Parts: sequence; structure tokens; C-alpha cells
Amino acid sequence: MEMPIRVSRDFAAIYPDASASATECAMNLARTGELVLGRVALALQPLEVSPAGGLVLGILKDACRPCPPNYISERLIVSRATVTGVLDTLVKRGLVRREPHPTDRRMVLVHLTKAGSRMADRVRRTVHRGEADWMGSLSEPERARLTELLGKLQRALA
Amino acid sequence: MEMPIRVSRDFAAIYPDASASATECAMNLARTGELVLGRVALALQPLEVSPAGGLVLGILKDACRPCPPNYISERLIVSRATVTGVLDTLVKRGLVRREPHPTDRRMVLVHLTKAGSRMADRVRRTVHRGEADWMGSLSEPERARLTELLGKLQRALA
DNA sequence: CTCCATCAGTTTGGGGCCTAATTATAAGGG
DNA sequence: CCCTTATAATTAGGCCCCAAACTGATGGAG
Repeated sequence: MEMPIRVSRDFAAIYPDASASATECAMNLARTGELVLGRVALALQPLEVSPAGGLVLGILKDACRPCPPNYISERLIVSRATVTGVLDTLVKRGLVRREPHPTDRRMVLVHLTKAGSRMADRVRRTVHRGEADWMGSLSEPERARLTELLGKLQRALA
Repeated sequence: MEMPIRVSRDFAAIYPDASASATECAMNLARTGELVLGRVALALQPLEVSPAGGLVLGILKDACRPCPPNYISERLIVSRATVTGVLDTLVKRGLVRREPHPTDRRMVLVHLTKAGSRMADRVRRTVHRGEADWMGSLSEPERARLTELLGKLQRALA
């Protein structure tokens, strides 16, 4: 497996209105993103929490108070339907509790349980330790440059 | 929404054995990868093919001959069970056909239909056009640098 | 006050992805 | 030749993700 992924030599001839450098960036971004997510999922496996579940716990922990699913959906940049599902599994694990909103009966407030609060901390520590570990192949200036380039791209993609 | 994603100022104090630059890279890699995949999925929507399905068609097209699912699974870096599912939907769309292997009865050979072959071409053209489009925010040297950094990281992550 | 557009959350249905277990076949050692 | 091990594909069960449809509840226009 070659790394990074490269397009074939005659790419430009086959796809005249494409750009080899753009295609290489895109393929490598997708690949690297998946590798990163895979590492995170692996690190979280012993905690029995999914990456999405871990992110939700973090959002609730940061908020310091119960939040409606709607708020979580916006922070996670994910549909409300997805949040419903993630919350279901967190509730099953006893990390989170759904309670009715005191005044607006359309809403639900998601509470972090004691166990959920502890788990949020463990998740963060575990994930960040892993990141520091496998990012060792890039120097500090390289990391800064990478983050900068990704930011530029994100502004174009969002 | 800030771009790129940045960690809070007191990150180092909260997570002593983590690295702020590593965490920022990881979060932005995950985010950017998802944005890229989202763009690809959006571009392919009119063709009624999923990104995974498009990749499978491309692999079969490149091979120039029928392939066993096992081969597709290795090229796609995805489990065989997943390939079974993707092939099911491609079969439903009439883009692909399963036939028994002539000598080894454990195996199946996946054939590209005429429609599948045409679709493989359309998918590639569509995706590459999109890439050239939204990668416009990065100059050629920036793209080269980004691909290089991603390659370095991939070697550490694989 | 009544109706209706809007909003929150869930449900439904459809993919994609995984691991583990299952079924069938193949191939090698005794 | 038989038995064990390995291999190919599928199935089962679970999570993540989405769009669209549905259910209540809210709140403003008339």
C-alpha cells in the first residue's frame, strides 16, 4: 500500500477537466480521516463507548448543565435522528438520563449521570493520550502547518 | 464554527500527558475527512450510487476482469462482510452480477454489467470534477505539502 | 379563541461499517 | 483416504448516519 495515495501517471490525459493534485488531496484526506477515526474507536473500545457516544458525553460535560438533543445535534453537526439513536445507547449504558423540560413540553433535557460524568473524563484522557502517541511522526511546525491547511480547506468545504 | 478547530487555552493544564497540537490535528483531520466524504456523497447523489458503491465499480473497472469479493475487500480496506452488503445493493441496481468461480467453488466472481461499466466512468468523472472544484482554495504547492504530510501520518497510522 | 405554521423529538426505512458465527469448499499431513 | 486446518462468502446483530414522515406542543395571525 503506497502512502500517500497517488494517481496514475496518465491521470490528466484520462480526466482532462480534473486536477491530479486535487484528487490526491481528496483521496488522502478521506483515507487519513478514516484512519484517525479508527484509532479513536480502537482506543475507546475498552471503555465500551463509541466515538459518537464519547463526543456526546464531552458536549454535556462542557455544558455543565442538562441540554436538549437539539443542542447536541448542532454541536455534533449531525441529524437529530442520529442523536436520538446515540442517546438511546448511552441511556442503556446508564451514562445519561432523559428528563422532560420543565416549561416547554416539546423538549427533553439530557442529564449526565454520575457514571456518565466520570466516563466523559476517562474518554477525553484516553483519546488525547492516543492522539499524542500516534501524531509523533509529525514535528510541531508540521502539525501547525497541517492544521492551517485543513482549516483553509474546511472554510471552502463547509 | 471556527476553522480550523482549536483546543481551549488551558488544554495543557487539564491534560498534562496530551499534546494540544496533536489533538488539533486529529480533530481537524476527522472533520475534514468527513466534509470530503460528504461532498463526494453529494456529487454522487444524482447518479444514485453511494461512495462505497462507486469505489467498488472503479476497482472492477480497473481490474478489467471479474474479481472475487475478497479482492475488493482488500483493495477497499474494508471487511468482507461489508463488501457483501455493498455488492447486494449494486446487484439490485443492476450494475454488477455475481457468478460462481469456474474451478474454486468457494469463490464468487463479480462481473461488471454494461450499465455498471458506464456508471463506473460517470462516477469517476463526476467525483474528479467535484474535487478540482472545491480544492480551489489551496494552491498547487499547498496541495503537494498537504499530501506529503498526510502520507507521513498514514505511515504512522496504518 | 381558533387555526395553522413551526418546532422538538421520535420513528421508519435504507445504507455503510464492524465482529463473530456459520456454511461450504479446498488443501495438506498422517 | 481421512481428518484437521485454512479459506471464501454469507448471515446475524449492533452502531452510526441520513431523509422523510409522524406526533405533540407552541405561539402568532386573524
